[in-house]
Amino acid sequence: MTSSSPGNPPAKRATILDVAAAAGVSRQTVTRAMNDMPGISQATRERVQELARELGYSPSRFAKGLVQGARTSVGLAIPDLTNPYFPAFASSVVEMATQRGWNVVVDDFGHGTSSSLDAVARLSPQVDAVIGYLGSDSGKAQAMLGRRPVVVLDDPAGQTAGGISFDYSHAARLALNRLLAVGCGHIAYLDSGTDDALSVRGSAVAGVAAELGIELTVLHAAESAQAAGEAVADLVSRHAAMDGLVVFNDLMAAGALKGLAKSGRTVPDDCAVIGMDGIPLGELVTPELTTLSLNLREVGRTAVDLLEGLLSGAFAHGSPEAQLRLRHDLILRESA
Amino acid sequence: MTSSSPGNPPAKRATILDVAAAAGVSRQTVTRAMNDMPGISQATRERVQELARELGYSPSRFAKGLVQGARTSVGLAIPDLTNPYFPAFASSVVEMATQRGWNVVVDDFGHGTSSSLDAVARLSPQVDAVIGYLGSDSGKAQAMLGRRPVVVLDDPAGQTAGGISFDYSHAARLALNRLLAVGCGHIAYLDSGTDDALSVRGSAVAGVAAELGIELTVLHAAESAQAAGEAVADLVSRHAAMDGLVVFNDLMAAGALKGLAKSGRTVPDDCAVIGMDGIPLGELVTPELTTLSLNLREVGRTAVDLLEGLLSGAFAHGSPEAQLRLRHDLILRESA
DNA sequence: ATGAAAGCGCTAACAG
DNA sequence: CTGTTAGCGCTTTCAT
Repeated sequence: MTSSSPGNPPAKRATILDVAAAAGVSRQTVTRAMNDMPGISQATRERVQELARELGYSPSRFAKGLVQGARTSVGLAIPDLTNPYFPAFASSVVEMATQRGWNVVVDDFGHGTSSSLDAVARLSPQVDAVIGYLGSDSGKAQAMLGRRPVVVLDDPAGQTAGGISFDYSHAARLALNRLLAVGCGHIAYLDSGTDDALSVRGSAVAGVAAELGIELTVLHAAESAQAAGEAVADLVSRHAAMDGLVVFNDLMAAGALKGLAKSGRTVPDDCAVIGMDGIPLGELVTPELTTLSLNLREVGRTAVDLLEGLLSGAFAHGSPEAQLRLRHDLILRESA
Repeated sequence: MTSSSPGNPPAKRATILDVAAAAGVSRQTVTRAMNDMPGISQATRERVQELARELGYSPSRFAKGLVQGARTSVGLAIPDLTNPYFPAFASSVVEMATQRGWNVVVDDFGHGTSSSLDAVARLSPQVDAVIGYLGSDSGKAQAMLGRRPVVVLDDPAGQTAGGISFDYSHAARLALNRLLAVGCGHIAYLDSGTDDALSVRGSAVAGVAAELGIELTVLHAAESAQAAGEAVADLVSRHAAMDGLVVFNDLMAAGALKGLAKSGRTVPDDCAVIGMDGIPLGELVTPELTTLSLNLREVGRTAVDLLEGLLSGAFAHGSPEAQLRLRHDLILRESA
């Protein structure tokens, strides 16, 4: 252990006054010593710092924040850190925020029964703004935060200060055209969710399919690789002709690849597969995943830039220029 | 957008006094209204809340923290959120912390040039404790935090309030014995890092190999799937007899699988592969990865439990009972 | 080079 | 039911 005494009880924290008393100086002198400010002799400075260390003194962030004005602290609300998509995004947000001297409070609301609103409620007293995948509760989240901006991702209708959404129709067009180009005649789409309601992505795929005259088979699975694999294996057993598959996200696509392999199908020869996200995982599976890729570092950067504009007043809250729309690229690898 | 006016300048935040003035009441009444405290008429409460919303008032977390005593806030220092190991761990820490009403400030020091100490320096003014993969700088990190506990992971020599380390000799024994059991005669270990210095894991593997009379080939690669794949492809071209491989972590093992496949080797028949970590990725690659698995949810839970004990005074800082050691299990899948 | 006073925004403890 | 007083721990003036 370090210099401090072992087994210290959770005793009341030392304050600046304790240090001042111990050193026989005023608290301003302590402030000057601790913050390396001018107007103090070297000897006093060192003596005070030494005492501070011995007493285990560390300045209260609350008192400091109160008097100095806050370093901005942003809440990051994430549905599920175990889906590699989200850490990839979070990583970028954290990096960009750190560059600006902001700090990031993360809340993962995927566990247990909590919702995105619970996450925002937990975050609200701690932060100056929130960035997050909030789903359709984003309006309520903004209400909770008041004037503090919320940047919501992937909620096209978001009633928030800022939003980043994705052009899924464009993505769907890319994917379906690719499958058509490689000769698929029986295309299916694996959506997330267990019921029959289509996700936003699902509707886009269905819409474009109709537009292109494709008769689309839609199936559903929970948002996990395993569930996706099972759903696909099941589909294949009932619908042998299927030779093209678009999947809700890359994690589920990875599961679909497994399901296909276990059903004895070869990808892409028997069935082509296209995922969505562009996460690094896609390059590690076999065959490597063709996918609708988002540059996740860019998404993170965009979100932080947008928030910065909102915070500084450069963008008006809720204005059109604070509603961004990003597009996927089709990355051709082996699976389609 | 919500009710608040658009295009609001970054004007000074409203304080409780602004609300009190607007409502023609004392600030105490505002406090009671905002915090749903008793002793206030329903009418006043609603009027004040409405006014607060209109003014965009949200209480200062600093003032609140100063007077009420902090909700505890823990810093999580992570080397690289893009290695799936860390989000898996972080996810668990965030979940456990949330259960306790703590909040988690994340710092990823993998980007750019910053070190774990930079991360701790950034976190230090924000948090009451730190959990993190700090490497061998953990002692300095603890010094930086003073009396506030640091729980360090994977630094066996950690001079911190608490520590969780891993029994790599046990892990190495499991892996090497397995390779021996499946008949491997030429075993290699792929370590992380570009120079010749062995990692902690590497030394354990080398030590156990010597113990078992195995002549171990050691190679190095940067901590990424791609670098691992290249290193393995290179090794195979020079050392055709290699038929068993232990890899520093699962991410690199996934890359190794790719490298082997590209070199025309079949896993496990031509070469068996064992990874380390037990991350979900291992089940998605082909062949599925046999690995030395850590239950990452348990690691996270253990870290938070330990921190809680340290914070409450149940464990003395730096005491032996605050130094935990966890073991890996060998999970047999397809690659070995 | 050092100290004294004032006050950041809030809530606890008492009034009334 | 509502208001007043005090003070959380720190940094900013402004003295000395």
